Amino acid sequence: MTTQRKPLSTTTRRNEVSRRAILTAAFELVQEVGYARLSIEGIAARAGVGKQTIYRWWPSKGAVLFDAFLMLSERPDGEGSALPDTGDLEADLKTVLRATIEELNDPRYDEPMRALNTEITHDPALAALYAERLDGPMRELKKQRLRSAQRAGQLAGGLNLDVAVDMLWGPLLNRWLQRSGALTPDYADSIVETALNGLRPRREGLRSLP
Amino acid sequence: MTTQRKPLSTTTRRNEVSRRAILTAAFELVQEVGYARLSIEGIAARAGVGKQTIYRWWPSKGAVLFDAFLMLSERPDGEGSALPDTGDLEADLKTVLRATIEELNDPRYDEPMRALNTEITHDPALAALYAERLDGPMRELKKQRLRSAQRAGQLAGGLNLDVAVDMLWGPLLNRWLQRSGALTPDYADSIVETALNGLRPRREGLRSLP
Amino acid sequence: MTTQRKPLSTTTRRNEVSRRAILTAAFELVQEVGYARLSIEGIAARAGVGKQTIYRWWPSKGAVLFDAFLMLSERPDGEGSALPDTGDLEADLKTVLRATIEELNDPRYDEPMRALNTEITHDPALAALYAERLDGPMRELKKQRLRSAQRAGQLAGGLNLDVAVDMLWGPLLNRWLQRSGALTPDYADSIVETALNGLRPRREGLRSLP
Amino acid sequence: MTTQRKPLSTTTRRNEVSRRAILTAAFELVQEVGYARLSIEGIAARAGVGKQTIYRWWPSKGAVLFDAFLMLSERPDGEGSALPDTGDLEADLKTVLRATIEELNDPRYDEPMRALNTEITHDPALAALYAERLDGPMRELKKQRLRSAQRAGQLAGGLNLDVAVDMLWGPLLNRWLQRSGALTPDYADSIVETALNGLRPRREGLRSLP
DNA sequence: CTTTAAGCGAGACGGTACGTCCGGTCTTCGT
DNA sequence: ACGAAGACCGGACGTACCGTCTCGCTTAAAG
Repeated sequence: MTTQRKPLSTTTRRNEVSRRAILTAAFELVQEVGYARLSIEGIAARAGVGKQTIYRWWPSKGAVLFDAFLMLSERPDGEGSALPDTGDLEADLKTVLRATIEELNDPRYDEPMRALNTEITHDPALAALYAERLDGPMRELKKQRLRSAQRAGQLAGGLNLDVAVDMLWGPLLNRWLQRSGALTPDYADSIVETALNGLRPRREGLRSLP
Repeated sequence: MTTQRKPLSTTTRRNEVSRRAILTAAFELVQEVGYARLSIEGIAARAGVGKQTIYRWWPSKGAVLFDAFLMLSERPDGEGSALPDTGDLEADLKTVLRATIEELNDPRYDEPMRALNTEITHDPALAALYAERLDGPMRELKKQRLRSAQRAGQLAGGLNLDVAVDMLWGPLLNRWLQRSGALTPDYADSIVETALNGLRPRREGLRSLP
Repeated sequence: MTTQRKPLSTTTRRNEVSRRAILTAAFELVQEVGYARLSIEGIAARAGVGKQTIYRWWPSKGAVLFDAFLMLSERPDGEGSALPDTGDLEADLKTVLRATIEELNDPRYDEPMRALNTEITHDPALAALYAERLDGPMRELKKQRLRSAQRAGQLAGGLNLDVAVDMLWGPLLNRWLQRSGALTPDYADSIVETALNGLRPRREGLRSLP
Repeated sequence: MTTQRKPLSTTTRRNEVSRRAILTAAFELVQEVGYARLSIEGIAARAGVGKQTIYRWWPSKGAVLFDAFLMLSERPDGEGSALPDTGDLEADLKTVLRATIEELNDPRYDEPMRALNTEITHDPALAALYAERLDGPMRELKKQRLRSAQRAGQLAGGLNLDVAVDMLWGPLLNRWLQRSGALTPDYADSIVETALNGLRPRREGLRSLP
């Protein structure tokens, strides 16, 4: 896998054009034909590349897919733009979760992301890489926003932020993966509200106390 | 798929022995060799059955897997035993989530369940069946427990119970599928506590008000 | 290899159409593209057959080629027609050797026969089969003609007929395989004459003695 | 091919060490793994040489093999030592043919020679080169011995010596290539005797005539 | 005595074919 | 009539080599 590509030892004569062609082909193919019909041969053919060039640099179909996502996620120069922070945590979270839903519902990303999830679920090594390179950075942004809210006293002090992130995005992703219900903006709102307030009853009247 | 097996029209000359052998073989195979190496041929060979017998009765590998789970879930006579209801919602939920975690961590179920999830995520028809026959009944039990708590005033009145269930099990399943962290009993506890109380700070002192 | 095809055990459900298509395709292909470019994939494609069907029934490319020759050689119903026997041994042998030369020079047979020879030279098992099924019967016919001549007193009494056959056909085949010279009818004649008379001088005058 | 190596134009900066390493590797490899598994990559690897160095100087695998034989055959300083000439043609020929048989039966030469023959049979250009550089000189030696016998009246006057050589070595080589029988010293003797005397009966008694 | 250009080891590259596995379909036989 | 057995066409697997193509390095020649 192209994990340590940056240093690129002087003796590594890797063809960058082929690399990008392969990743692009993989991403496009999986979105066109679906995960089940995604084949290394197909990727090689579409990329105009020999199969060996894929096997030389990636250990599995999932690794190719992973790098394809990595390439996409690295598009922006400044890399990670922070999550919106208007001071209104609830509104900000709803914005972000609605955006997540939109992406999951986008036919351009739906199949590829399901494919990546499938590979991750069956390959711990890939999962570790995913945690480090893709999920990790994103999760850090989310935790930053939550930390900011915590400082503003909008979140419980002892809160485990990883659990908090799971509470917000877990339900969404699970509903998407298991197709256990429609992913609507309303659902995003419900998740945010319920997560913030908790399942227990809150004494609403007390909120306005001095 | 064996969806309408109950009526068993008189003309259905289906061999029940073969059926069970196939489902058992499928379940055992996937747990032994993993999802990627699970093949219809392998199932047929292990079940001592012709391939055609599988193709005759199931439309896909996922459908076989699904029926295998269905068979397992129907073992108990009384079918659906309700969730524990000691009156202490938090404790009951922790018990149940810890049990869920134990099952997901059980090597006998881990691979098969990942396989089923993979099939569901890539096959809407299977997902619908899953929602109806496997997830649905289980979700109903969960909601019953929550309704009971709601009646006891332990849950917010306007609560959408489906969202509540998602809030409790979603994070767990997502962490399991994406392998984004260890599934420990502590994690289950955290989820339950955070879900019940919400992410916002609670004025603890007020709880003791009349 | 299809060595014991005749009995065709009742459980062998071999597709005769595919078999003939494969053998025909192999023969035609080798004569069109040559031995070096002859591939199992090519044969399968031209025969409209899955590769596995070839690998199921033949252990090697050479074996397919061998069976292709076998099929061709079995065309005639009565199988083995004897060699011409006009009573004039020298004339008969020249006729037969000239025919052999014509066949070797025929572009339809040249490449295929070279290919078969190559396979035989590198595969003793195939060579044994060749000796038994193709070369053997032909050699028997040749020896029959020589035996007839021997009875007529036209050949030396203690002659080893296998050596005699080698003396007649060996030079020809060797010149053809090694391309060490043109295969002309005159060459056939020279071989026959020299083989019959020997390299030593004959006292011509003594021939007319009583 | 290294046909005109001797003049070695002043601009040819060819590495003689690599050249010998390649030829040696080729010869050893073919005798170890056989013709079918002989690959340019394998030769390059064993010779510790880049593939390009082979492709730069030889047009084909067969050409490398040919040069390997050429290198071996050039070992002796004086190049071509004549065939034995004791005056007894029959004995001399038996000696030489027995030596030929021994070489063909030698496992060190068997596979390589079969390989070379295979390349020759499928490549006319190589065959021409073979005729000129390897077979030619050897054949000339054989013909010299026969000419000497002819002068001594031991061979027929009008004899075509090329045919004579073919009559003696053709049967041998053909039996070897087609594996149609064991190559024993007795077989060599039979060939020599039969070739010299011819297949026809000889009036033995007349030999002692004045 | 530097330049400079070739030969060289190395090995990536686009390809072709290998021999195997499996997917789905179809056919034959035995129960 | 069903089911086991398995042949069949086809597609993909992961590997081995093909012949071409850079890359730096070494080395001999021409300036």
